[in-house]
Amino acid sequence: MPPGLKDVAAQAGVSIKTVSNVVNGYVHVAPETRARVQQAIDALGYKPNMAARQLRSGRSGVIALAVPELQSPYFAELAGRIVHAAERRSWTVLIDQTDGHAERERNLVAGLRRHAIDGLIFSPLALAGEELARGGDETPMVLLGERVSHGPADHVAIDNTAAAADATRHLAGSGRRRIAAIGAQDFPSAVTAQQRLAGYRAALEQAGLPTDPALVAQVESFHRADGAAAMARLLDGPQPPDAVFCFNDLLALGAIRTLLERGCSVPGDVAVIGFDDIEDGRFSTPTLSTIAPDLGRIAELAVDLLAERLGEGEAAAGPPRELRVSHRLVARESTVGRDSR
Amino acid sequence: MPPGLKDVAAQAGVSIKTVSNVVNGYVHVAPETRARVQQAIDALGYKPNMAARQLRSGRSGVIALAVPELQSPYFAELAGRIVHAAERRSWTVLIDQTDGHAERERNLVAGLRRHAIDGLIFSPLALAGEELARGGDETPMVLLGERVSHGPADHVAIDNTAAAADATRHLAGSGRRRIAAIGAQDFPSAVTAQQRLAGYRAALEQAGLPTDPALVAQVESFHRADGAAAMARLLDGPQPPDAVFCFNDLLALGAIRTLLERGCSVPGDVAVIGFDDIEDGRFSTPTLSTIAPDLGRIAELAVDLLAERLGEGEAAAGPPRELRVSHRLVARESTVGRDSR
DNA sequence: GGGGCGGTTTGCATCGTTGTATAGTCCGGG
DNA sequence: CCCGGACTATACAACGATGCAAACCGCCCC
Repeated sequence: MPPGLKDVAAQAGVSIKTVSNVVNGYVHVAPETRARVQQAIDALGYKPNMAARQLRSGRSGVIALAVPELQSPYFAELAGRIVHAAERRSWTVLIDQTDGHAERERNLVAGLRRHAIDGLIFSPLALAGEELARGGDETPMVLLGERVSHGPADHVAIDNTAAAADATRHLAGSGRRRIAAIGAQDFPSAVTAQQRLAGYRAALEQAGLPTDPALVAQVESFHRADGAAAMARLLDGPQPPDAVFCFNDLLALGAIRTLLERGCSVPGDVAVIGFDDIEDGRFSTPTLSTIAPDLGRIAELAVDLLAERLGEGEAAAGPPRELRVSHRLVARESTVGRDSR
Repeated sequence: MPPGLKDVAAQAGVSIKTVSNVVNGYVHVAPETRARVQQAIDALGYKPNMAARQLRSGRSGVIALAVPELQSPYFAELAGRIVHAAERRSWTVLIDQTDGHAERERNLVAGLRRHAIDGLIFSPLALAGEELARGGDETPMVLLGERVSHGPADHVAIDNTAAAADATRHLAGSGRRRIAAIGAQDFPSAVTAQQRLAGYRAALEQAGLPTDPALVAQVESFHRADGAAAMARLLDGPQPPDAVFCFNDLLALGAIRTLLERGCSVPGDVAVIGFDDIEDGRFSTPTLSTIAPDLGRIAELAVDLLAERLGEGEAAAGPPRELRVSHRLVARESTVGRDSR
């Protein structure tokens, strides 16, 4: 049984409250008393009981981060950044992996969490729009990645559509004519995929290029294997593309793998651009052109927003905010080749 | 203020304890009472307060996972697996990122955590051996990855040395003569690096190959950039290697990048093998040969060990255990080329 | 010499939940 | 008709920490 304030108090010959005062750095404690108490604390190896503190204060110092899967480099990197950002506020981050299951995401939103958290940063995959409205749960939530207009909670994201258009324009700008897209998804909650598709189409139109439906490849999920399979389908089509915009870097890396396996040169025969700027793309061969969202900023903003909502009373209320984070296009070998580096 | 048992009890016209009994599924509650209470619960949107529960029970249902960095695919994957394994016990995982700082790792081990956790799964980077001994903290700990013989806590790992020897033997077996190693580290806590180096040396000796110190490349850390730089140094040496054993996959991917950049063929001119079997290696070009530890098993065992230590009284005690997890060699293009696939 | 005033310390209630002990209630069997 | 036992519900005391108000101290000042 670990020692409590009670034990320390007995050891030091003072009241429980005095020990508490010492622990909390209360000013008006006689130096001598403080020393004696501190000594007792060290001797017994006292550690404050967080559960009790939380019970009194209502704060746990823990925020939850819910992502589809840590295995994806993008989410892993995001998680790492958020852990760091949270650290500066001495919060700890608890990870919830939803695996993209709608059921689990719903539970999260409904506040059916098993553990006491002060706030939630949530990157939804299966849920969108109205479904994200909280039911009764007061815990502040910040949404990442989905652009839910007039959504029910604070929201941080880059301009997906514009970024997708940038990527597509980059391909068109280097003279590509048959620009394919890998990553389209049908289901209504696939907001990300739809926004990127919209950006792709808009850019094609703007560039005066035809939008051939045969050049849009659907995927089940956003992993390397999906990208590889989709690329194979495109290549097997009647008129293979000369460029591909993949909706994330994993798809792109999978696509490149297929291309090289089949003897196509990248970017010679087919240029490829991805989305996310994960580290893999900086060391792959060829290195991967991509859209780089300002991940550090996203993490910071998400944590800041939570912090504001947690601020006592005043700043806590207010309508949900939409925060836009900048992105930039990083041209690497997969679109511009080696020499231009 | 969220409703508590008290409020529900008032609403339903029963005692607090009865509500508690309903919530906890206690058997002897009249169906009618139960219904009435349940109705009150739903009406008020009651959610049990975890802090209070924990205060009573001493259990939080949260375990911490401390890793150097989530950004590394290996740790991200590991984290994902552990989250899953923990889920089956309805535990939640709290992530601590140490960044490999000795100071932070020491705090962890000393139990200076800021939050209430039932157990700790720790993959140390900066600390080794005696330094890992707990000071007073009773929270069960499971160590990952470091082979601390007679260590202070339960420990799960693969046989690093044997695995490294396997990798090296694989290279030697395909006729390579000048086999380099990338990933050596000097400092005393770099146990992993030293074990892998030992395995490498042992295998070379066994194969009757000379161990040229010029073929052992030191690295600062285990990232792609380090691998790329180390490979460059090796190539600039007087007698470049015809094969490289990299102490993890990131180093290997970095090394491959350098090789291809300089026009070397892989595995034609130089064969490369890594360690960890991260997903990147399955879709890189060439695909990466590697040592695949049974990551799922590691995660399960780690969680199981914690669970045992948390089991009431009996099974909880006992000396620290060393659990060995199997690994296998996965030969891919980077050592055996395309055709052999 | 008493009132007042910082500085210092303390007792008590409280956060929300659950374990234990106990008080009723109802039924069937002796 | 009474009693034991199963069932149901309640009261009370914890768990460990902190906010509050009050008590205590010595001391200066009127």
